[in-house]
Amino acid sequence: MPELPEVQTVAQSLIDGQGLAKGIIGRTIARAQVEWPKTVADPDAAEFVRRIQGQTVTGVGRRAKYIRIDLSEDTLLVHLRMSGDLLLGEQEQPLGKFSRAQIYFEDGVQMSFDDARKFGRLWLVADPESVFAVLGPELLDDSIQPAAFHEMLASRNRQLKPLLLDQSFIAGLGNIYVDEALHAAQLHPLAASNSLDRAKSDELLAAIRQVLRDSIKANGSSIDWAYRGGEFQNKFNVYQKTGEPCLRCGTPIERIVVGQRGTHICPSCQKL
DNA sequence: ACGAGCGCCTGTCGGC
DNA sequence: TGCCGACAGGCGCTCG
Repeated sequence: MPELPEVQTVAQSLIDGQGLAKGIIGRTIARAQVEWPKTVADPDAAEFVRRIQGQTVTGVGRRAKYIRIDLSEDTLLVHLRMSGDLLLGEQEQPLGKFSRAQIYFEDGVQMSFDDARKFGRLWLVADPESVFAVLGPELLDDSIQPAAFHEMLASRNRQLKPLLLDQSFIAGLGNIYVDEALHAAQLHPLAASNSLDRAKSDELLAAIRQVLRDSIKANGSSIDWAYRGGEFQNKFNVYQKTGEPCLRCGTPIERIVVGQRGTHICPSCQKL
């Protein structure tokens, strides 16, 4: 589920707090518990629980689709994958059915990692770069200039959609926002990356940034699992709009499969 | 280098 | 009502 805007929204909620629970910056971890050991990618669950105890949260941020929680000694990284969530609560508040790991702070706040499908992962590492090294550039700062983006596309010969989903190419996009961005830029998901001229490449980069910014502004999208009141799902133009008229030309939206992922296009606006 | 297929998991929904 | 397949926001692996 979560792509860059949803991950950003969850990270921000850890800073601001949720409901009655205050944010986590400055809090010290009294203890942690892991219900589903595979949730911890590195180190093993027992070492994770032992090492995290006593560390204090010094900062919270996001890199790609990872939530980054800086601690006094290590960095805690959280990847929500398809169904993960981080929930803050007052201690003694009952855990949800899908809670896979919990962190209990010294002063009554608890943080639960909930994840129905068990794909999400936690890392406790001395250096986050050990995990981040393989990631491509961020999309919302100035780390990609239009000329460089065009060169990145031109130097590969790949289908556009799988390339944009490849986190080592650019970091943060997922299935929803790729479909929305390709529709906005009027590009077919199977178009070859090296077939785009500079103008079209610029249009694509602008569309990606626009859709991400608009979604962050709406607190991301909420589908199946509620997300901080996210409202962007009400602004989808193609994602899960199969059969509905394209807002640009009226042609019914079609669902195809690209790279094993459900893909939504306007067959008139997005010609191959 | 690239793309397809599959595995990891559980829940929901539509069709019969 | 019950069962069964399809599908879901992600990503790592193998294979050709």
